[in-house]
Amino acid sequence: MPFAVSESICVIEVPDAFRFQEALVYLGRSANECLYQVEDGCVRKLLKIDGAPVLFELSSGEVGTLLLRFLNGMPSEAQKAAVVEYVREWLDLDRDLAPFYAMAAEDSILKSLAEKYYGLRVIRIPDLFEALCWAIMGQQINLAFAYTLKRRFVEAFGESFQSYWLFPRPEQVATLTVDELRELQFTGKKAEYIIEVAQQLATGKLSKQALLELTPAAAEKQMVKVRGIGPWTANYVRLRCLGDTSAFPLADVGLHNAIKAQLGLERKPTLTEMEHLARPWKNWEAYATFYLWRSLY
DNA sequence: TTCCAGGGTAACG
DNA sequence: CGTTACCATGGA
Repeated sequence: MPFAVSESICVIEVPDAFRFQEALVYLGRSANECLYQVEDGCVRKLLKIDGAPVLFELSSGEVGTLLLRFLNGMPSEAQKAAVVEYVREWLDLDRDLAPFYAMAAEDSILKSLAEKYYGLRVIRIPDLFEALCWAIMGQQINLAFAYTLKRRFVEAFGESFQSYWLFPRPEQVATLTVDELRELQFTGKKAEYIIEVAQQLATGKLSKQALLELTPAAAEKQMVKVRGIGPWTANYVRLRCLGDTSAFPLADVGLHNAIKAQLGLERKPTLTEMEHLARPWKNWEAYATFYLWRSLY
């Protein structure tokens, strides 16, 4: 054997307040997901690093660790480092959740959720273009159909390697026509929005790096300037992509339904009631939202 | 068949 | 400025 198997495995240290099983529940919530595969207690995903496809698998390791296996050949040290960095961001491993749990323990809505789903972390979408597209696709349609749209989009314009898919790049999507997306059953509006967002990213008018250098409020303002990105979408992207724990998609229907169920209400809360309920969540609204979403499935 | 879905825009008072 | 029609289709 020219290579030792152990050389294609990395150990990733995780904090105490992390449960890989909870991440897998979230990642595995749709059988129609096309950007990774969840199976037998592990998740496999394809990334492209410096132009090269890197296929990897995450599974549970010894206590306090995850095992990272590389599935297509031996990775370079740079590739290993890039994947570890990706995973830490994807699973939000570098977040100190102590303040969130301290707050949640005193909150009537969050207390039971924080206990039930202890160790759940926001599953992030590190790629800004993917996060924006996914948010726009999910506007005002049910989640099942949103997954169908994403799959069609990825399989039409993305790149595949060993039956795994990479999300399409903005440079390519920027050149598409509305009709090409309408064929996939995007509405005319969504098609326009996604093409325009792709153009903004391809030309550098919008970038993750630039958004991260702004205050959360300024980042939101910047995003909302773009057609198709309203307050809900901007906050969703702050939550899922920018790692902003104060992001709060106030008008989210799923959030409203989760609170309705949690409090046993006969109707969904009004926006005014939402603002009141969320006051104690200050700076942790994103985690409160994510735990409430979790309670829906 | 009806109603709702992880909203946003543009037109209207 | 706040409100309303419209987008468009799948899923329950």
